[in-house]
Amino acid sequence: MSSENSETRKKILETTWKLLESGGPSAVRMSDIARSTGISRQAVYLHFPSRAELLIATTRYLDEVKDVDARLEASRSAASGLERLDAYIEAWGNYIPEVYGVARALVAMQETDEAARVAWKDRMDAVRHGCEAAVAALRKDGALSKDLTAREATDLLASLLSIEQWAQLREHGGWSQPRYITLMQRTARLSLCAK
Amino acid sequence: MSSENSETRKKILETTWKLLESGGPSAVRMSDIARSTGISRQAVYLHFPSRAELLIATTRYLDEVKDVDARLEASRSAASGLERLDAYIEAWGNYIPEVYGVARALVAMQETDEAARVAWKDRMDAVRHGCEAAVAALRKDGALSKDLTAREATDLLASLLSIEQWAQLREHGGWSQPRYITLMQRTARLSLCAK
DNA sequence: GAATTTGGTTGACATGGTGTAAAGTTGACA
DNA sequence: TGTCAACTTTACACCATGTCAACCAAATTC
Repeated sequence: MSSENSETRKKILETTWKLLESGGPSAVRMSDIARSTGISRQAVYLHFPSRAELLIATTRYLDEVKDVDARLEASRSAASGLERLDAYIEAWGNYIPEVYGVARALVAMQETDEAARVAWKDRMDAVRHGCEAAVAALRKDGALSKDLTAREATDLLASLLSIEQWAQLREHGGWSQPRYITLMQRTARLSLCAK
Repeated sequence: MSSENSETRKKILETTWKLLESGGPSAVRMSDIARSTGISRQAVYLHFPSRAELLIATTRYLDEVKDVDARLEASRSAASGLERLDAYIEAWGNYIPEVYGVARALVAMQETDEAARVAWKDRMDAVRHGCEAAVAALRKDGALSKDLTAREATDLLASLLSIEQWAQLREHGGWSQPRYITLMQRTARLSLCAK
């Protein structure tokens, strides 16, 4: 599968990302990626065993380039549970648009490809984990609503912050990104916190 | 495309529905549908021009058989806006599980098929319309939160009640159906209504 | 009773995407 | 000079959708 840090490999990942990002309605095919990268279709398979693996590698590449970890880290240092919740929503919410194109392609592959399913689940588990931590912080402050178990609060928050939700509100609803952040923070606060 | 009310046509729709409902991870192919119906693959094309059209027809068939309209109608007669909101969430929320299999297949086709995209959009617009009415009822009571425009409240409610959201909470979160309804009613109330 | 229509059947085939395989090219490096 | 790695070209297997054509049998109609 060639060296992990090949120049071409990186170019393929970049191209894949760009193509998915500028995602028209048509699917991005292996041949599209190859052509845009300026190599043969076969050469793509020299670096990635399948389309699913390429998509998965692209999400990982993005996480690395965009440094998700550092960005989500910020929320951990918040003083109160409530601030932490706000910070987390802001950090994650602002990360979504940067990976949406790739995420969408990965979701589309879920039905047909097991590896894609697992990769997507892993990703969502990571978000869920962040939500869990935010809920735990709320709870520690005694700010968590009595109507919900910690588990339920986590589930609710995670689904509120899901990429599908973001897409629907931004694309169909036409919400601006700042408005999305504001209203999500508001909704989360109202539905998770004790009055 | 043969007569609209053929016996075989109905059998195909029933089979498609059953197969999608019992949806394992594998996609339901035209040949699967044909075999399960007990006819040849070609015969399916005698009734439906394409897989997308078959899926679309299946959703329509379900709407008819399950009588969505009547079920959603119930919420219209509610006395207050709040009751109406609750009733709508209950009616729609309990309809979701009955159409989920088909909905999922239709969503999966969105990326590749224009007709599927339009069909899905129509469906979602119908839900949105119901949400709009519920929000209008709230507003008339003066119960709508001042933080949200009617438009925003509608968007928020529609995305809260989206099928993806339901799937995530039920499948990943493991929420029971009654719990889903209860917590969605609670979340909607808290995030849409004035205090 | 013969002809036609309806709703199927079988089999072959085009199309379009993924993924595999094999042989050839090119440039760097030892 | 030889070898290795990255890439190219060409060909092909596989699989799902959708099309086409010829044929068949039962019911309907003239």
